[in-house]
Amino acid sequence: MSNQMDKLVLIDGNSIIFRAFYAIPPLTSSSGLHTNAVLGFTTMLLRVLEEEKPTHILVAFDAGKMTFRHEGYAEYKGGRQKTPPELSEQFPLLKELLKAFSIPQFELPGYEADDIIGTMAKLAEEQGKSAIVVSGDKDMLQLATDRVSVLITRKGVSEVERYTPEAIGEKYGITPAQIIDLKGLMGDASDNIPGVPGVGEKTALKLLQEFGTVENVLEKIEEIKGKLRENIESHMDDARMSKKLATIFREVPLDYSLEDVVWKGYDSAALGVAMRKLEFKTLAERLNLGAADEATKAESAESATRYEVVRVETSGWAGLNEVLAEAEAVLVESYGDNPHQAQGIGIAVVSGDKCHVVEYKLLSSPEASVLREWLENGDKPKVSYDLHRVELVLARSGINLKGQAFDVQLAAYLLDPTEADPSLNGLLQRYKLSSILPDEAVYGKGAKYLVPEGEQLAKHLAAKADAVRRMKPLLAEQVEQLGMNRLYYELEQPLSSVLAGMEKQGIAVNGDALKDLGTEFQRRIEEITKGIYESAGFEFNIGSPKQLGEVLFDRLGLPVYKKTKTGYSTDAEVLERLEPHHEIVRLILHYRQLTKLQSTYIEGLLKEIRSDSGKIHTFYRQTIAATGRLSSQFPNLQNIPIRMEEGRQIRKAFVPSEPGWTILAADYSQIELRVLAHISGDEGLKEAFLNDMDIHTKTAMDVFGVQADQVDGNMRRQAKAVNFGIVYGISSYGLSQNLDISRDQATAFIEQYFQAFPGVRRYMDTIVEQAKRDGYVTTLLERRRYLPEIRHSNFNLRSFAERTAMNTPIQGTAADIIKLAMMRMNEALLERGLRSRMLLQVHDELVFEVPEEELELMRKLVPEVMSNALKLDVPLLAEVSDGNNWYEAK
DNA sequence: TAGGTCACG
DNA sequence: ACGTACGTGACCTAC
Repeated sequence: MSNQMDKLVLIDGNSIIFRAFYAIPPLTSSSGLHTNAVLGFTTMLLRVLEEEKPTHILVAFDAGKMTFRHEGYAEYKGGRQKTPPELSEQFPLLKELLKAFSIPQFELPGYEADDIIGTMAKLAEEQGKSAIVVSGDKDMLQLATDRVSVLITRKGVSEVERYTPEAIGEKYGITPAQIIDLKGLMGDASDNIPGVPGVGEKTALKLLQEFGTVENVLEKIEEIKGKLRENIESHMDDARMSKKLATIFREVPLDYSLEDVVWKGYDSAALGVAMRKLEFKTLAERLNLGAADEATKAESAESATRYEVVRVETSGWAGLNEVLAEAEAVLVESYGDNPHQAQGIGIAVVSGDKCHVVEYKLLSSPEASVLREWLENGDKPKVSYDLHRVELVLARSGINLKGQAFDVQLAAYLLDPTEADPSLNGLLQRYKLSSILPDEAVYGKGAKYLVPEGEQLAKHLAAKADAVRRMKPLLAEQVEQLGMNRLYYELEQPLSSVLAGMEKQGIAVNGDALKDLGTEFQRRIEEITKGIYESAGFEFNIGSPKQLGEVLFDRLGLPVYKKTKTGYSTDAEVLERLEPHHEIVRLILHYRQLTKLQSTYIEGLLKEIRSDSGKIHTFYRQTIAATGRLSSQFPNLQNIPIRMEEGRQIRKAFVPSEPGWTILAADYSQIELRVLAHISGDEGLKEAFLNDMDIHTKTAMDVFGVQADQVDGNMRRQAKAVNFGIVYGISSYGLSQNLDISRDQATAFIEQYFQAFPGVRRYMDTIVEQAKRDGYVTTLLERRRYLPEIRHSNFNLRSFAERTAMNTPIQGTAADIIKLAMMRMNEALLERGLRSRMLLQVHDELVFEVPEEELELMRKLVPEVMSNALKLDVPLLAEVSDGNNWYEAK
């Protein structure tokens, strides 16, 4: 019997599987079937089942290609890319799985999934029931009523946003019924619905808030002015038709009643079989599904191995030796963001059914020698989490970690470098493994941080070690499948130790020199502050953008060129334009510069100099940048000033750590453009580098069509900006902003450039196409970055992804190359028994300190190693320089 | 804690 | 038509 508490869940099958396909990284079963979209769909489904607890459910699919919508408009959904085969093959898998869930599936030739859902929702409503519509398509919002809510997936399919009529009103200022008017006006590129040209979401919403419906807009057209009116007038029929196309048809002749979609839960045994077939092992386990066949039963028993937590504190050291001999994973826990200062907490080693846990303070006890020796033994492989950090923490306890074999954090970074959550629990969730207690739940956070008593701590560390053990085979397999074995095992993994070595070494910084410079900066700041107060006629906090904005724009009445979310923009670009208007502006610009230098570079760096050694130890993060670059923290030594002379002085404080030694720096010349020449294969660009031409001058010659001797400084400057634009993923808008020229002018420059370098245009087109097809781009070393938004219907998101597709292979390959060079340099120094030390990496530059007797050798060796790091179709040139400090090594 | 700003490649 | 150049981290102010 039905009653008022009944709840229908109506799922838009095509929309969700499509979303899932592009949101979930590629995944194949052992037989080579792609399963990522089915997995994503299933995750979403389980979530909805759990949260909504439906009494009725169905999944609707589109049937065939033609629908009644094509009768009136043949181009409906035209221009769509063909469904990739990797997705097509997943439809049958999904349908089979839904059967196992006992969920009915509806489809009807001539109608789309949303029509079926609209019809069923109407039916439910008529019978006084409530319904939940689940889709990735905002068109569905037109179905929302007091009884029907719409869940739209976000972030792929992992989250949903709930829309009620109120929520739609709040967000868009319109009613659900007006969604079709919205579409009628703005159209929908992904369905090839035209709408009215020149009308986007914003304009459409404005029109609807004023006129209510498309019909009313058309009727009262004389109230609209200008270009907008012209556009609407000449596309009235398009608007009417678009609205019609966007309208969900709610009278689909279905031979079913609500009784046919009653859901009483799934049959565990059937679902278990289906899931194991798809190799969703952990999902099946999580749901506690039975009916495993013998082989998979053994396998799941294996991965669910129970382990006994053995605390050294209570059980003694016996047995540790055996566990170490066959250790499957080790976990070294520490507290604190900066690994050079982090406090050791404990170590857990897991093997078979035992996990031994040692509190960190016992690591120095005589009985722990077996553990210390194991950690230092390169023949004993360490599978762990964040080995880079572990190596630094252990080093401060006098332990020289060796045998770094596999790091789940580093591997996960290669599998998806854009994924934000690097925590162990985050990884477990990402790979659908059963999760553990979050660190925060165990330790608390901030001021409340407290390491719990022995037993509780031991359990947590053991759970983490076990988590690493469970995750390792999964990640190792995916690294291999994605063709990143060499990248991982020969580059990234060993590089983490090279980085740790540089960080432990540190760079000597002359604190007195910094202080002297700071005194001088302070003097200038005070003088300028006075000048600013005098000029304004009163005192205020110059460092507050809010107060500064009020002074400049409200009190002094300067023109407002740009606004931020919260008020006036006062950034350097704006200030530079305001300079001619008022003397105060120049002073403010200089004030900004000096206070930046003072707080970030004088005071900031002084705080980081270790009093015992006089050195600064940065920490390179290897798992942050989406392109494969390193980043530097505590402090950041990759953004020490150089462009302005005043700031460049800071570099004089970076000195050799031993008397008589020299700072030597070498940087790649135009590495990104050389990489572009290589991967695009453009003949002209290659030729330019083969002849070692000044690339910006060469670009100026081609773009402006002049001889070398006719290129003046301004032309070269503009050509340089064009080259930057090319590397960043060119857009005429960006270039016009940068050069302060018109968009037409910028467009002309770009067109000239592409005519001169047709291979580059070909590359840009191909890489975007490829990204659209595959969903990712790669570097020369097969580093991968997914770009799910490249197929997004939102212009901004899509354009951003397209520029990223152009830029990432370039920036990422450059990152690959310098990482290779660092490996080779490290080996070269060791092989030759040199005392010189590699200290810093700044994306295209390496900084060393060199004893006098090695200086001549290093001047040749470093650029040679860097040049030969990777063989390209153009030479890689590295330029070397040295001096008494980093300033002089330029 | 978020947003604005600015230092670098 | 839409409105940004690509990638980072640190500091300050205001919420």
